[in-house]
Amino acid sequence: MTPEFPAPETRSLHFIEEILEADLASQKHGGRVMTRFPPEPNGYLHIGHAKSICINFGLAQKYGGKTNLRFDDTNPTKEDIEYVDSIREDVHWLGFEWAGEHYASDYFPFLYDYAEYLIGQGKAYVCDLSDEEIKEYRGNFYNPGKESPYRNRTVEENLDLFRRMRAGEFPDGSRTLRAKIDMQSPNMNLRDPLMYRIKRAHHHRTGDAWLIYPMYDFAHGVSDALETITHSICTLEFEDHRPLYEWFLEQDVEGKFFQRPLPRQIEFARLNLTHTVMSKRRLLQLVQENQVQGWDDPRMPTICGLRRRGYTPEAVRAFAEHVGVAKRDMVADVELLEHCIRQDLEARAPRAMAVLRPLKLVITNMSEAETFEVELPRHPEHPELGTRRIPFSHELWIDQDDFREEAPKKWFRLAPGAEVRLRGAALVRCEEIVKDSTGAVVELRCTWDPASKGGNAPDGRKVKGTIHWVSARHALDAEVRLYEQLFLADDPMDVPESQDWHQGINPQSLEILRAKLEPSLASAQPGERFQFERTGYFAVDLDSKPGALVFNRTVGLKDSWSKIEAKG
RNA sequence: UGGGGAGUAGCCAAGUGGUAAGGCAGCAGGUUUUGAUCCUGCGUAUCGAGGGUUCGAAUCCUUCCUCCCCAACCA
Repeated sequence: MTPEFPAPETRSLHFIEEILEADLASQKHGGRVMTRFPPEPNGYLHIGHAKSICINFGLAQKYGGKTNLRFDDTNPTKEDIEYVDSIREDVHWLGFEWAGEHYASDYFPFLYDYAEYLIGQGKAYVCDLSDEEIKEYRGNFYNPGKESPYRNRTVEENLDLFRRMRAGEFPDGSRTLRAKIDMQSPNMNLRDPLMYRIKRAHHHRTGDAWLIYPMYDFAHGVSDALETITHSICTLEFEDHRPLYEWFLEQDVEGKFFQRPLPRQIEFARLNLTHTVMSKRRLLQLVQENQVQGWDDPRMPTICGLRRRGYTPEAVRAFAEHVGVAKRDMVADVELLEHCIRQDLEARAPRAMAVLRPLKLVITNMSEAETFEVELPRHPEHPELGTRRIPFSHELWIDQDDFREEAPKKWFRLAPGAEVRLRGAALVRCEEIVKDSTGAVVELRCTWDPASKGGNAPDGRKVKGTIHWVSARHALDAEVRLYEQLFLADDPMDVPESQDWHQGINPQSLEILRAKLEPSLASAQPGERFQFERTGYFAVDLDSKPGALVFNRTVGLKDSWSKIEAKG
C-alpha cells in the first residue's frame, strides 16, 4: 500500500561491481559471490556502517550471492554483548538478512592451529621483546626495522613457547607470536606483525577459555577464507594491509587450510557526513559524558539514532545508493541524507495539522457553541489511506510563525487586516490584535466567512496563504522535540582532535516545544511518522506512551519563505 | 627522507583516446487549499598544474603540486 521509493537512476557500474562482473565472467569462484559485513562489537552502528552494509549486502543481492554477518571480536577488552545485539538489530532494521552469523572468536581454535602450522613452516616465531622494544625495533617510515633477537628460534622452541603462552605460563604482554616477514619492508605492516598477544581478559563469548588473542590482520583474512568469502570489501585504511591479508593466506602452501581461490580484499572510501562526527571513539564519548541521551539520541548519526528520529530504512538505503562508491576521501552533504528521507516520507507519510508554537485565534463572528468537522485526506495523492475528520470551532490555535504584525513584502500568511485560508476549513481575516502587558501578541481576533467553508469563497476571491490550525477545545497536547545538527562545523574534519572538540557541539541542538495537535493523532503509535503540514516530518518517539505523545522531528519541510525574505 | 592511495562544478559521482552523464545544493519560471510536493529551464567544470605523444587527451607518457592512510600487544 505504501508507495515505492524510487530507486536512483543508477547507470554505470562502480569499480567494485566491475571487479565482481569480471570474476563472474571468468568463473573465478564458479559464479559465486559471497560477501561479509564484519563489525567489531565495540559500539553502535552508524550511518557510515550503513554504507558498508548496503554495499556488502547489496552487491551480493545484485549478483545472486550471499552475505555473512561476522563479529570481529578478537579484542575482548573493548567488546560487549550489548553491541552485538544492537548490531544484529540494526542490520535487520536496514532490511538485510544474513546467510550466516559468525564470530571471529568461533575460529580461535582454527586460528590457533594455523598459527602452529605457520610456526612449523618457520613463518612465525615467539618474540620476547617488550612493547617499547617492539616499537623501537620496528623502525619508522624512514628507517628500516631491526630483526628481533628472538627471530631465529627453532621451530621446536617456538612451538613450545607458543603452547606455553596459551597455557598461561607467561604474564600479559611478556611475549607475542609474530609473523616472520620482512623488517626492512617499506610497508610497516609487513615488519614482522603481531599475530597473537597474551591478554587475560574475559571474552563475551569464549569467557576465560583463551589467554591469547589473535590480532586483526591474522584473524580477518583467515575468517574470510573459512567462510569462503569471495570479495572482502573494506575501507581505504586497510589498503596497506592487503599484502598482509594475502600473505597470511598464501602461507597455506599445502592447501590444507583454505579453499581456493582465496578471497580478495577490495577497499572503498568510508563515509563522512557534514555536521556530524562518525568516529566510534567520539560517539562513545558523547554517550559517556551525557552530551546526548544515549546511542539512540536522535542527534546521533547512529542507525538507532536515525531510526528514533524517524528515518526509514528505505531512505537510509537510498542515501547509501546516492552517495556512490569510490576511492576518494569524501564528505557527503547531510542535505543529501535529508533529501532522501524527505522524498520517502513525502510519498508515504500521512498528513496532519499541528501547531508547534501556539498563538490563539478567536473567530468573533462565530458562536461559542458552534462546532463542525472538516474532512481531509490523510495523504493528498493516496486516497486509499483514507481521511481524517478535524473539528473546527471559534477558538483555534495557529502557529506564531504564521502571523506577522508587520508583514514584509510578499508575505501572504496572516497579518493585521489580511485574509488567509485555514487549511480545509474557511477563510478568516485578522481584525484585531490582543497584546499582553509586555507588548507580545497573545491573541488574534478574526472574522470568518461562513460561505467559504471548505476553503474557497463562492465569490472566487483569491487568498494566497493557507495556514494550519487546531481547534483549541479539541486540541491534543504533545511534546515536540526539534533536533538540529549536533555540530556547528560543516565538515567533520574541522572538529578538532583536542579535548575541547565538544565546542563543536551546537548548544541549540535540542529544543522541546509544547505543541497542539489535531485530535486524529490521538491514536498515533510509537514509530509512526507524519507530515505536519507546512512544517516538517515528525515521528512518534519510540518511548512515547499513549496519552502523552512525544514527537521527534525527523526533518523539516523545505520552506522557501526564508529565502524570499532574505532577498528582501 | 619511506610506503600505499586519491585529485572531474559548492558536495557526491560517471567517464578508461573521439570532443565532459546523473544526483544533492543553488538560481529562474509554472502548477498547487501544505510558500511542501510536482513540472520546466538554468552550470563557459583551466577534468590539481606544467610539459609531451596524437588528427584528436579527463583518458597515454613525463615532471611537479595538494590531500588522505600507515610507525596500537586496536579494528
